[in-house]
Amino acid sequence: MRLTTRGRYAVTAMLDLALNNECGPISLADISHRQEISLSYLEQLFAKLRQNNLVNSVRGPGGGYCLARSSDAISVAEIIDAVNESIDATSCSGKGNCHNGDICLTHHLWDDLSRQIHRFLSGISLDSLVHQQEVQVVMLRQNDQADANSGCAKV
Amino acid sequence: MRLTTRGRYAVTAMLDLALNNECGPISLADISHRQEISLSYLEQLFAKLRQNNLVNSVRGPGGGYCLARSSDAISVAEIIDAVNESIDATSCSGKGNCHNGDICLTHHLWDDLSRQIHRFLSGISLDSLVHQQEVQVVMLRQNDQADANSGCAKV
DNA sequence: AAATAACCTACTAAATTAGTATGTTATTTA
DNA sequence: TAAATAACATACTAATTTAGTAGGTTATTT
Repeated sequence: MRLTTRGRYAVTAMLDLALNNECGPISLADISHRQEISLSYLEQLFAKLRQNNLVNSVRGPGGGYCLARSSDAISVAEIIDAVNESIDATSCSGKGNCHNGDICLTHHLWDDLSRQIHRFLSGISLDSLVHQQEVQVVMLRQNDQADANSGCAKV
Repeated sequence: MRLTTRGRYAVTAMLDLALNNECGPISLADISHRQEISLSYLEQLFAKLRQNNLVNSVRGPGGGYCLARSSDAISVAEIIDAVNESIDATSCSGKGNCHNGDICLTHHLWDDLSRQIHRFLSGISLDSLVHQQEVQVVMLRQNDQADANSGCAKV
């Protein structure tokens, strides 16, 4: 089971995109600045997000990334799946060959857990995060701190 | 968030103990043999399980480990907590200082997820695993394969 | 033409996990 | 009482994964 900085960075960056969705393409440099994630690392993550049709890109000056769909049609589970291989908790990646080609004693437990986590994260859209009060508060603070504000009227 | 072989090994080993609970102390050598987990690695895990009062030990020949409580009073969550530091999914270990001393955009999301996972695993006792049909089937197969059967009448 | 920002690939560093090796100590059994 | 057993302890190595760096190329706008 993998749920590390990588998945968290991806969700954070996508949420940043969602929050600034009205402002046209958002450059990774902006996200890097606001969320304090290394630019090069973001580029690697966005390569995967793009391959999985979660974002569209615009090259050249003024370019950047936009959400490929509306924020209520993108779940947290999809984002994590895109950058992490999976959120599967079994040792056999669900194959069921964890003990000498058969399932191990605890295979079903981890399988159930994986499903549970996936269901939870699938039920949470970027849009629902955007409308959480805590997220709003954090975003306002971040915008205050970042002088390099694009001037786009925030929601 | 950590949920790796380590936690899985610990739960598997504890389940093995629960399944053989009637047979007196179970040696780590037996568990190592049945579950194909390195003996030395098991010793490290059981040191933690013992510190967390999940098992009692008996030294010397015929010794081994027993569950410290009845199997319906030991949850999977407790076992994982004992060997992994935690199953917390936040980057700040729940401290809430993930972004410049304040919470990050997605803090609450990971916090909720952690709680969700913990609730799920807390609700599953060793005893409930013992009585799952799949577990019974796997155990029977393992006992067939292992000639080094202690001769204890299995449940 | 210059600047910008996506796009691409290979590499390094850090952290963590998994596993090994080598003992010591307590307890039972012959 | 000696030998065998199995817990207990610690230090080390190997493997894997994550996180981050470096150094480019390509497309597009100004």
